[in-house]
Amino acid sequence: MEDEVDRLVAAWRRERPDLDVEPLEVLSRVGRLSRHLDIARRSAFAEHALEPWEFDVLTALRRAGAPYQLSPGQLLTQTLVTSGTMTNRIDRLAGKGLVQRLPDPDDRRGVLVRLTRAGQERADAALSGLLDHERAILAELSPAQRGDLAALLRQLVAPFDNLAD
Amino acid sequence: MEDEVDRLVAAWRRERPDLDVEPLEVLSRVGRLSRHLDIARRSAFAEHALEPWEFDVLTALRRAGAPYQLSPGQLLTQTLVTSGTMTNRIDRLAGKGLVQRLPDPDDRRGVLVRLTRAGQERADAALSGLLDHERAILAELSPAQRGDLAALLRQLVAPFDNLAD
DNA sequence: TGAAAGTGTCTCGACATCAAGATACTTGGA
DNA sequence: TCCAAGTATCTTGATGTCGAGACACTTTCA
Repeated sequence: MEDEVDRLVAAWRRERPDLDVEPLEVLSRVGRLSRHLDIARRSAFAEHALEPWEFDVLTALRRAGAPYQLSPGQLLTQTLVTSGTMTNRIDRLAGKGLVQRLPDPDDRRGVLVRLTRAGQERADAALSGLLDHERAILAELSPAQRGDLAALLRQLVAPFDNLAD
Repeated sequence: MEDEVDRLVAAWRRERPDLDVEPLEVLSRVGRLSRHLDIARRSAFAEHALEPWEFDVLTALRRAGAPYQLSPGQLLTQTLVTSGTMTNRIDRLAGKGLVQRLPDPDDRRGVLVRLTRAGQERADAALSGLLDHERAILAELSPAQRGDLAALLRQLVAPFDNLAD
């Protein structure tokens, strides 16, 4: 089946036949799919009264394992946002009682962000919902295709992730 | 090579062994790769003094072919933003002399947005630069792998793109 | 030990986005 | 012809993000 990127690439070949636009076949699709997924995630989380950014922070803490705490700096590298943004997020999550800020006993500049019981429950519920939703989207592909796709994407992402971030 | 998503999936399997987190292998990678690409695009466009959103609008017009004009509504469907956002973007691009607004001769509610000569030159230059940059990123994959990846992504995106947007 | 460089977090102002609603025009049918 | 519904764009107010810089503390090394 055709998609918007097929139309986009065809248009470029017509308008700029001098250029090699093959990279768009992959990277424009990544961008557009991500945009669609953001929109879909937003509605999936609405059932749990969570914004996508709240989910991102809560689940990063949940994944860390007991006692479910990380520094703001560790949260930055996982969520790819800036420090000002993270401060703001932590403030709001703390205001809703989903996380709490604790002083870092080993470094007096530092802070630890810890998931509360309520935060953990919300994160767990929202994750199940998200996975159900995503499974439906991926039903377009066979299990083997999903494996191939994951492996190809890993090859592209790995250089970014393993750079000195 | 390992990436952040491998670590993320391993963490979930440890913390929530009851869940099937396989969907994350694909969709989390799409999200993270898109985020990295946004950051890389931003620096690629800086050479041409363009923001990513400016590039998106200008190239949509450029792709339309002579006389390089589209309605705001057509621009909406291509860029996946809301109408308020598009009004704002057109205002700013018009202020910089890269596009101009013309009344639609066939529908007095409507407006046509037309690329200026300066806008066309900026769009063309930025596109070449972007493609060079993206080719470097995709050099991780063989030509055959790039083709496979494009095809798999198309299968996932097509249902979204062909839905009644 | 002391100073310089490094690190971790937060503050602040600018700005792009969204959602909802307002406005103006067009279309289809009674 | 006229009205109701539909469509295209813009306006407004709230909000989240970024970037740069401030501040406090830690580390390194002479």
